Amino acid sequence: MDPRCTCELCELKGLFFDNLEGDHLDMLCSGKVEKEYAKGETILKEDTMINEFSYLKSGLVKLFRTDSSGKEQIITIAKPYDYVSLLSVFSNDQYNYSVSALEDSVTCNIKMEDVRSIVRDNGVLALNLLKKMSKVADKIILDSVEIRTKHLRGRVAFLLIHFSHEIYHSPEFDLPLSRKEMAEYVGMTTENVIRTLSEFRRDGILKIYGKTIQIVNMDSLKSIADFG
Amino acid sequence: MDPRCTCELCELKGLFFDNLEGDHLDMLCSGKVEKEYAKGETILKEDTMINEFSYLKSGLVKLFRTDSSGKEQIITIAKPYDYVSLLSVFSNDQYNYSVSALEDSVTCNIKMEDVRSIVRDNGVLALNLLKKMSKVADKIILDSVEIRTKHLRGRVAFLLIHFSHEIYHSPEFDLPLSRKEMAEYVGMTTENVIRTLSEFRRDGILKIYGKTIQIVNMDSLKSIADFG
DNA sequence: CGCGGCTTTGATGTTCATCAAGTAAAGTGG
DNA sequence: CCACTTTACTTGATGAACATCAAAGCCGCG
Repeated sequence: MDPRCTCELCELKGLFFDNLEGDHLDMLCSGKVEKEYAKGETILKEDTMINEFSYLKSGLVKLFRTDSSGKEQIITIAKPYDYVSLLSVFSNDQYNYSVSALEDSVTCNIKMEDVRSIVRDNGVLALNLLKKMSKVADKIILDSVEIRTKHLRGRVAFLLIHFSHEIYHSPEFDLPLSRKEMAEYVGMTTENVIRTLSEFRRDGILKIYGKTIQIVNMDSLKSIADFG
Repeated sequence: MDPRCTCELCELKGLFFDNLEGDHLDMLCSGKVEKEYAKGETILKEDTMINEFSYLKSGLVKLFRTDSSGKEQIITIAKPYDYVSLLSVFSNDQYNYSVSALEDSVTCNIKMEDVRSIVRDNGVLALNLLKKMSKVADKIILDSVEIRTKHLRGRVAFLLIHFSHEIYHSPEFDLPLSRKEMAEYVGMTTENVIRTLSEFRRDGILKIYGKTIQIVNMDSLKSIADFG
């Protein structure tokens, strides 16, 4: 094996390319490109040609769409292992959404034709991809359905719990989103998101220091998320 | 080729199993099971074990979830070619949602292990599956995001246009959903869906005879759907 | 004929968006 | 580093969109 091939050592290799060997691994290694993005930078633009398969190595990103009137709607927030440019990638010529970095992030990019060629030859990898894709899509859909059924308070609670449990694994964390972005995620206005946060603070459920959130009463928050 | 193998003649063969030959085709043919469902029957139940890959041969179905309080939320409506039990199938042990027949329907079912085995051996088929899956998931997500951004009138208009254009290919059609189900789809109450339909009727946009809808002024309806 | 489910309309109150105004924070240029 | 500008955040007041409650008409079915 080529000692210069760093993919062999990549901690994310197991995500898709676990059982890759020989020519295919070489193809991947020599062809891949890593890109760095600073917080706030755009990674992918809606309606742009897809020619790479890319996934997140580190950082945090948001997927969003821009509607006819220019307003943004956040579809999902993704962390490494979690997100991949997966959706659309195999079915479309162009991205259906934009992606930008919420924190400094690094992506690994592989030419679509290389991925296709590898999938054609390696059925186990194909199954891995199907599995990953299925999981990502399912999560987005279920989250979306759940948000749709909740009221404002429930939506904000859901979002906070999501950050606490699935991203920062702590009851205290720095929000990676502005209030406006939170609103774009839950589909409400900025003002009402703020009002809800203030309410939670008054009720002793949260402590808020700017972007730093501390969940004081997780049980209350959970019961609000589950509808109360 | 085994002359008793009817899969060879199946009009939906091209969906996934286009380039299948020999043993795999035999495996598919001998292993597959077709099932018929009458309008209203349940096809799949949420939280039930997945052990078959199934797709719709004819009819019309709805995918939905039941929330903690027992209310149903429709995720999407699917017609042949369109829907497959695709989501979840490769990533989960259990279904995340239920499926039931809106019209008399026929599904074709294949053991998951057979599908997996075929995918492992046939990379082109794997790519087809990835493509199909990507497309289905993307459509559901984008529709969901779009519905989320609209108001009541826009949502109902969107739904009617969806039926007219993508399912019945005609400005006149019989609604396969009850008013209650329409409400479950757009995430509003039954009463308000009815009110909106009545409004559209008063405004000369629709003619309504029970479940039969005739779109009289498609341009108005479209501009309402696109936000007006 | 009468019961139960689906549909429709109206009246009322709640939730939420919009508008307005003000404060804090974060860049920007001298 | 400070004045200046801009952007993010916050709170309140008002009206619009929507859910809920109530009641009546319709239709299929036993």
